[in-house]
Amino acid sequence: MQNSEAMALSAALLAVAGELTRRIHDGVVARGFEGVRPAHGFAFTRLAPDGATVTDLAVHLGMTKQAASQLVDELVRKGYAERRPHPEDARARLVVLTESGWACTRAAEEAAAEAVRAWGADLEEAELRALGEKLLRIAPNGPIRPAW
Amino acid sequence: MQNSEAMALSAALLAVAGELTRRIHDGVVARGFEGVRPAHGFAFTRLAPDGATVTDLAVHLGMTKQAASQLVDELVRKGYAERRPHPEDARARLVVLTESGWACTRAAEEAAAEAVRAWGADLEEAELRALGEKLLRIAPNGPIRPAW
DNA sequence: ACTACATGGTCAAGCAGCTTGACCATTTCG
DNA sequence: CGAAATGGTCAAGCTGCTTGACCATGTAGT
Repeated sequence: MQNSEAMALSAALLAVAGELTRRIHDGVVARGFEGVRPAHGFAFTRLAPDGATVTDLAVHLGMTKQAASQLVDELVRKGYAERRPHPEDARARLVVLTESGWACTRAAEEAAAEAVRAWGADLEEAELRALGEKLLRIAPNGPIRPAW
Repeated sequence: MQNSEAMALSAALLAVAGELTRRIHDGVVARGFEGVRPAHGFAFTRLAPDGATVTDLAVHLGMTKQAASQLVDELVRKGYAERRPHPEDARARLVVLTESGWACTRAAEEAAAEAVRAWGADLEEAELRALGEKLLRIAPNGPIRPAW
């Protein structure tokens, strides 16, 4: 594969990613959740199962723990999360989603589904699945870092 | 397609995009171009053919023209671009890449090719082409906006 | 058990990159 | 020709991140 082809592929991927982020964000806002930023969505995916510590979040988001702590402050202030004492470590605090946080997570899923479904105009259902399957194979396991 | 599937697809796409951005950036830095940010790369793709005005850039990057102007200041200061009088409009100024800017663009292409080639470990060449082709079909034409 | 270090978290200050608002120069249109 | 639109810059302010310092709790070495 030539450099120019690789660049075209990269540009397309980044453009699609940017558009997808925008659509999910718009969809979440349209469902009544104001004051949320795309970065919060990535925090939600880490908090969703059983909560996480601030340090966990920091690693997951690829930022300092101070920044992650500020982000949690913001989520708490807006009612999407709350800090609880950690059951096994008195130093740590477990950050968990509130009911409002779960509702926002579900809204994000709906918005994502809506955005993906919009691609159905250009791609068959089977192609879409193939796309997702390929992306999952090359997706990294490390921290989710801002794209640019 | 269920919401959870769409969310998984979205998450994978965004994770791959983030990783790709990081790899291109690292590759460019490794080739000796310091002080460049991913946002500059998107500016380069707009400046590359024949240059562009600050307002063009602003639309392309989805930011205000003041911000675009600051970004151009930075590129000029670092020797990647220069401002010239616009041949057809005395109000406007044409921003064009310097030789150093072109070299950086080529470095970015090499880095992108390297990053894409790394996916070859998980994907056949034909699958890779199919991936690129699908992405091109659903890629938007509008401004390139930061993903999160 | 006591000391020394590692780990989780917060407070505070600073900075980079963006925004809004105001303004000037030039072009376009009625 | 005058009025509005367009391209660009200057200036001030804000937000989200960083670095640096610090405290509380856990863990390991002797």
